[in-house]
Amino acid sequence: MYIEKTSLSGGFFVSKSLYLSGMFDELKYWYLRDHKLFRTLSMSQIRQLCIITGFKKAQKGDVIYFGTSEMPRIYLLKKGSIKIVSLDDEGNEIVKDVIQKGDLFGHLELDEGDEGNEYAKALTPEVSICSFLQSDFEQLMLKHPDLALSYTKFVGLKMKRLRNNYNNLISKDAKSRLVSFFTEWAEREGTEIEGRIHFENYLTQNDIAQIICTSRQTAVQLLTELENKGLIYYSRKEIIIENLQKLKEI
Amino acid sequence: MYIEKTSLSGGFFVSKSLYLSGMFDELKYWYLRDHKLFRTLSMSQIRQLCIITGFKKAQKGDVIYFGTSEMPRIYLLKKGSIKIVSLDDEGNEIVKDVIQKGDLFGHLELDEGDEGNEYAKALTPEVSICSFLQSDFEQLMLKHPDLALSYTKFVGLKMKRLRNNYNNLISKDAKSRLVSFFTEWAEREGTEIEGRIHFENYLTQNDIAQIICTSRQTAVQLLTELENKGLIYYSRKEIIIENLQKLKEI
DNA sequence: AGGGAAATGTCAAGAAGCCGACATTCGCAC
DNA sequence: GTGCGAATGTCGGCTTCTTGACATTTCCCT
Repeated sequence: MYIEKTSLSGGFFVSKSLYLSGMFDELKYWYLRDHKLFRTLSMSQIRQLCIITGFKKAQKGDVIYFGTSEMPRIYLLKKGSIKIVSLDDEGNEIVKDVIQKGDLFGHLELDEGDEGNEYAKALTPEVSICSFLQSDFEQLMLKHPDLALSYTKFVGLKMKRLRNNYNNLISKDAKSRLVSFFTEWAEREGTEIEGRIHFENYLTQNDIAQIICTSRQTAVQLLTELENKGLIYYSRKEIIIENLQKLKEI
Repeated sequence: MYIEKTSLSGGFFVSKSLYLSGMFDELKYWYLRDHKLFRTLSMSQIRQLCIITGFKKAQKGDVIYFGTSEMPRIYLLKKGSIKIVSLDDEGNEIVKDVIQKGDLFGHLELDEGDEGNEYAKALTPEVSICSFLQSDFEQLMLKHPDLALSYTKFVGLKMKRLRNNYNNLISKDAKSRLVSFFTEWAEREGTEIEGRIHFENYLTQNDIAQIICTSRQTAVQLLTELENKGLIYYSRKEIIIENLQKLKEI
């Protein structure tokens, strides 16, 4: 369905159908209703968030700032994948996180801390993001305790993942980390074709290296090793896991 | 103030003064009111938690199980310090976390996941812990959205610390990690005497090594190095930071 | 007091991974 | 197409840290 867009103040775009065809299209447009966090909310509650919501589209490589001096926001990635990066002393990009479609990011901790020089970068050709103010979200949580509880569990889940990464970093070597990263990636986005698992590769080797916390050279070495053993196929466009079982056994 | 204790069903102890001198002593006893998370609660709300609250005392080296098949609980460390450990394949203790007085621990993520073979161990001569059921806490949050909000921010803060550790592990070497661990420890528990910062050492070198994610041997080497440079004094009982400024400059 | 376990120190060999350097390939803009 | 910059491969030396082995000290229990 094509939705004509109208420019509003603030540089964001909202659906024209918002004014024409009522709430249903509005919800479809903002995608909040789709997220399980917001299922318990009434339409009017969602609209309360939506009113002050921003919407953005971006293309591959585009930079989406969000750690700036503006009001802290929470973002929902509706389509595509992005990476959160910050700059080190030499000005190199440090990959902090990779966000998938449907995931929240931004000021999830609801604190005042400025993640100063952090910004997001689009990884896929088309990316759409919608966002709302942290303060508005807090107000809504105060009115909706079950939302607050769901959100707390959601943040808890995030923390669990982080802790898992931390434990991997401590106890496993680079090869194991690469393997678990690939298997998780495959489970998340892969499609099985004749026993093989295919998924699009929107990351550079540098990104992959940083995610598994090693140098690019080591990552390449491991990639070619896995490829030589016939466990994976790797290219810029696509990754294929030839034998998931054997890969996990390493 | 000495409080006589009475054994109740469940093996826990509650203050006899609970029945005698009213709520004020009750609150003092359970220490929940002291925690900033619970400041916004009414006394009856706190009592609702307290009713199903457990209380435990332990001595140095004592093991406090909490990852077992029981109902998931949230714990508040009222006095002393403890470490959260799990066992690896060879049965060695892996230090997961060190909990300070006033801190919460346990099933903070409010999920169902069992941290299977995890347990807590007392680090200081006297440790007191009180706890409540996760489910009761959730019920209370549903009635008190502002509590839920505070708790979310609290979990967020925990996550931020973990992320900080993660970043240190990625970008810094063992020496820097040891130094920042010591400076943080000093800020948290140290007392300044004539320009030096003293604090009690309730950790073994093995514990310290695991916290900064290195081997014991490396940790010892770094400790003696720092000591030879006159930056710190290290013993089993006490640690003294001779020159905080120079230590940070490393 | 004394015996044993745990904790602390020390050393050296070896592994894992980092880093710089370089060649090659790919993709995009002109 | 052509050129340029980014991304991809590859190599080898070098640093950091791990690992095992051992001696010594301290603490705690009886």
